[in-house]
Amino acid sequence: MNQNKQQSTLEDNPVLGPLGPDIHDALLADAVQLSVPSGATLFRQGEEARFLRVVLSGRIALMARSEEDAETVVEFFHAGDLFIIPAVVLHLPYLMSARAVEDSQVLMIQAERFRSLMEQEHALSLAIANELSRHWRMLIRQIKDLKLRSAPQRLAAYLLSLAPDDAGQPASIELPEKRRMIARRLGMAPENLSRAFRQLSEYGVRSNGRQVQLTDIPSLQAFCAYDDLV
Amino acid sequence: MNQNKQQSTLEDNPVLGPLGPDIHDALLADAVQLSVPSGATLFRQGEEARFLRVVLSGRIALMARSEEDAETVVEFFHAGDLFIIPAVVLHLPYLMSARAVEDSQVLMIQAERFRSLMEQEHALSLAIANELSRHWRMLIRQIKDLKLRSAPQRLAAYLLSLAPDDAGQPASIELPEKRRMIARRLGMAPENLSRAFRQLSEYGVRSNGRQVQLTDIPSLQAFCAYDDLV
DNA sequence: GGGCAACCTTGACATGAGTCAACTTCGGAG
DNA sequence: CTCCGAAGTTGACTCATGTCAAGGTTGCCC
Repeated sequence: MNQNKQQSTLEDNPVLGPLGPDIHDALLADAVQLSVPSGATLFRQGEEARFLRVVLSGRIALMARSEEDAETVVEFFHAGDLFIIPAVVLHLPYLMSARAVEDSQVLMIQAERFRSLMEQEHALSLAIANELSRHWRMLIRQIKDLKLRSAPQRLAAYLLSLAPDDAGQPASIELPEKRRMIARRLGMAPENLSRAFRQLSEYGVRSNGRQVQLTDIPSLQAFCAYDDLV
Repeated sequence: MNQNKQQSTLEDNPVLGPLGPDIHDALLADAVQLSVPSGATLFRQGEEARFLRVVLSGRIALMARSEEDAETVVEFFHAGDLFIIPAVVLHLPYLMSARAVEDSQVLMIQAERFRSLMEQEHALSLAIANELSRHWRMLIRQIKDLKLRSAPQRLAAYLLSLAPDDAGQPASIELPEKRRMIARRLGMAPENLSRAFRQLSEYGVRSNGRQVQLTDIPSLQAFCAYDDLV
């Protein structure tokens, strides 16, 4: 845990970057940059939100637990993402825990400072409203996924979301997470993810470790009802 | 559909009310107030977002459809709520359709005007960031619900959310929607909602039409894992 | 007040998905 | 290179939930 005030930390952030060096300096005044090893927990469900987090590198999973037994991944966040904004904005406890799924660098901005800066800086509150709007739509898609699609359809939609937008061209992609984590994000047991992959071989999905080939995008899209409009 | 510029429309709105009459006037300049009969559709998934909507009275359901067959309720919105803010803010098509579930009054604010007003008025962008934060947490709760709880547990949690916060006192509540709609909101078939109600009779739930008595709140809380921290 | 049409409920059944246990594969450490 | 543990796969089974069909209830409109 070491102080780090270099502007470059936020300059290329897609949300905060465009706000300019003055706001960066203010945000970083007493911010802390933290190295988080894979598997480490950043905070737990129920704790008070004392920091806004920005992923500088690596990947963070937001996990929800149901009293000891079951655990699920609500969403992954990657380099450039701000996460748990709502708990910070509303001054409320976290609804989820956060865990690094690979070695990560996380910037922690004091919640109190962030809130007062939002009060002062119009541009910052606009950027946050935009970011929250994007998050909102991510969550809506997940809810639609869970309520309207079967497990294999959810996997198909997930694979399509990883593929480039090449209008139906065959694609070769690499799974960004361990299969167990992907299963939890998609709301199924790891065993069922296996079976879903096997079922999708019928639609041109070939997988070998983390490498996955999608040889027939149109049939995959048809299978999972891909009207989902990004 | 008739022009309506009286300030009183927004004065008592929990989100926009505190912003003051100047902003109200600006928002209402070319806004339209619409009477929507129960069952009518306000807009459909995929359409461009041309208006921000405010529920003045009644209730609106956001519905998602999966090619003709299945349909689900993502969320209900009530008097005072702003909805589909993200589509307006990001200038993107709706991810869902909206339908009135009872006779409603809806205020429609031009999307373009709303966006430019957010650029001008710091207080408005702050209010929107706050509202989006609340929505975000609503959606997170729903995702946790769907991924971690069984159908009867989801019903139990829903009933508890309708009860006053009287620390375990027996409560008498009224279901705000038709059972079919509640079932879709909770992610189950109407038939399963019936069975879930019967199962909850073991935990002190007595229902008669829309009237529901919760006679044993603590056991209900235990049943549905009520660590959910509001 | 009668009748019709939603809506809700109930039972029987089909099926998707979770669980458990065994086996296989992969990757890292020595 | 080999070993070991974690991760992934597979099959058998169970259970929850959806589906279909029938019957019952409610409430509204004439």
